[in-house]
Amino acid sequence: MDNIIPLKDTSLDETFSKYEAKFKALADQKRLHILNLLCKQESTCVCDLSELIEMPQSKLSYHLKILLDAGLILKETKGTWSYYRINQEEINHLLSPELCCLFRPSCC
Amino acid sequence: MDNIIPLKDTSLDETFSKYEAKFKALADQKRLHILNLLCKQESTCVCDLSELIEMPQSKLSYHLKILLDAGLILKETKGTWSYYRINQEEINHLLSPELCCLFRPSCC
DNA sequence: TAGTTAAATCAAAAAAAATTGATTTATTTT
DNA sequence: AAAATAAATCAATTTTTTTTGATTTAACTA
Repeated sequence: MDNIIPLKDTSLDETFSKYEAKFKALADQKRLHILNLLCKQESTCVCDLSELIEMPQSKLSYHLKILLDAGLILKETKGTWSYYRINQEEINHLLSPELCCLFRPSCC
Repeated sequence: MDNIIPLKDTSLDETFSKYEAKFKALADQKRLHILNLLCKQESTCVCDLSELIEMPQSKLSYHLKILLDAGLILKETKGTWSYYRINQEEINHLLSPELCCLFRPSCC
C-alpha cells in the first residue's frame, strides 16, 4: 500500500507541466503571427502560409509542429498537402476573451 | 513625406512582441508554481518563498525578475525585504477565467 | 560597531530552443 | 514513367535561456 499520502501534489505538477507546453508554444512572435494568420484564413496549406509569412518551409514546419503538439492548431492532410487551422476551442479555454480576439475571426 | 503607407503593420508586430514577453514568463513550470503560491499568500518575501518552493535564493530572484518584468507580479521593498504579490489585473487580462482560477485566491 | 541577514547581480557553464540547408518520402503533374 | 512539388525530418550550428555559486550592497540585530 504505497503512495497513500503523496509527498507532493503530483496532479498540480502535471497541470503546470501541461500549461508550460502551451505557453511555450505561445511564447514566440513568429508563432503568434502564424496563429493570427490562421484565424483569418479558415484552413491553409504550408506552402501558402510560407509565402504569406515569408518564412522558409522547413522553419515554418518546425513552428507549426510546436503549435500542433501544444494543441493550439489542428492539421488535416489531403494528399501531399497539409492544411492547418486554429483550434478555437483550445484557444478559448486558455486565453482571456479580450486576447482571444487576436486569434479569433470576426470578433470584436 | 515618408512612411505614409507602411510596408508592414508595425503595431501588430509590437502587439506580438508584447505578448511574447508575457507568454515567455508563463512558459515555465517553476514560474507557474511561483504564481500559484503567490496567489495563496497575499504578499511574500523572497526568503519565505525560497523555503516554500525549495529553490535557492539566486535562482528564485532570477525567476521573480522575469515575472516582474512581464508585469505578472508586483514588488514592494521594505528595508532589506522584498515583498512580491500577484498582479491580478494583468493575469485577468491575459488568461481565461477558467485558467485565472489557478492564479487567483478563493476562486472556483 | 561588528556580525548577520535579505536580496540583487554577475560571470561561467550547462541546457534548451531556433535556424539553416540538405535529404527524404509521398504525391501530383506533364 | 519522368519531372516537379509539398511537407516532414535530420544533423550541424547558432542563439537564447537557465543554472550555479560567488560577490555585492544595503539594512537589520546583538
